[in-house]
Amino acid sequence: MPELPEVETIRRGLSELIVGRTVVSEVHDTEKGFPNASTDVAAFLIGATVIAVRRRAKVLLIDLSTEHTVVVHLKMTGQLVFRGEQSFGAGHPNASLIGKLPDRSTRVTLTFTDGSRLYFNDQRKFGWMRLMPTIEVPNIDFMKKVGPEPLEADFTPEQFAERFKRRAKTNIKAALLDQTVVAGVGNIYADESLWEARIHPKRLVGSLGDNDFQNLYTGLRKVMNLSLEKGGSTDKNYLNAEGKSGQYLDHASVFRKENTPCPRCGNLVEKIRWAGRGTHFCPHCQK
DNA sequence: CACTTGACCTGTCCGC
DNA sequence: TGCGGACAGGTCAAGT
Repeated sequence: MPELPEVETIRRGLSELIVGRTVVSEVHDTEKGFPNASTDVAAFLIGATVIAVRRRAKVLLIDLSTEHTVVVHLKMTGQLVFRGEQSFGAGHPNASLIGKLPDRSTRVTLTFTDGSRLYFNDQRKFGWMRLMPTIEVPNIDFMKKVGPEPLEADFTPEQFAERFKRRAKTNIKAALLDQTVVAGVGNIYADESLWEARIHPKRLVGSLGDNDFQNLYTGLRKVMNLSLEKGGSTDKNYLNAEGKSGQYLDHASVFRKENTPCPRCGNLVEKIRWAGRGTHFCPHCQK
């Protein structure tokens, strides 16, 4: 579900809410909570204090005082929601998105010393949590293969263009979604950044010039930064650490905007199936 | 190795 | 209203 801006929004929220808190108990669904579950899970969780919450690509890393880290991938529908004393009443705008917790899709519940809780919810069960020694996190296959962070200050347009070279024969949409090229791009920001750069999603990577990569680099950073400002994109399931939705989609140019006028040229936005995903673009001004 | 396709799950929406 | 099929923001394994 969440892409880089959504996961980063959750990370920022969790940093405020759970760093310094100590776990007193945990409940997990063995199959889809901690798939590697054993007595070790409780051994390194109970009594552990949260030291930091980090992010790499779309993966969240919750570092514990036991020198272990909870590694979380939310995939399509995962949520990490913190609840203190108060929860949403029936009249709250988000009450329909998520009400009382835990619910039927709760996979893991961590309870802290003051009774506050962190819930890992996941309707489609694609997401996962793992507990492992902090020092081993960089050795996860995904961590070794994943590309650079697109919002890092020292990431240049030249490096961005260079990363795409080995995917010259595929189309630009598929290449953008490839996490080994650049980290954190998913379907929403792939479509939005291609619109910003005026590049058609079917264009072959090898046919793009320096100028195209420069525009795509700029466009990707623009849409991701705007989304961070708006608290991410809530399509169906996404919620931040406080259980609130994000507003980026109110500002989207093409994503979920099929059959509405392109904000740039006025022609109708199209939706097709491409690179295995719903793909939104303006057939008039994206070439 | 590069590239594409299907599988993993549940819920919802759309057409008949 | 009921039912089948397509589709949903991500990644991986297995196929060509």
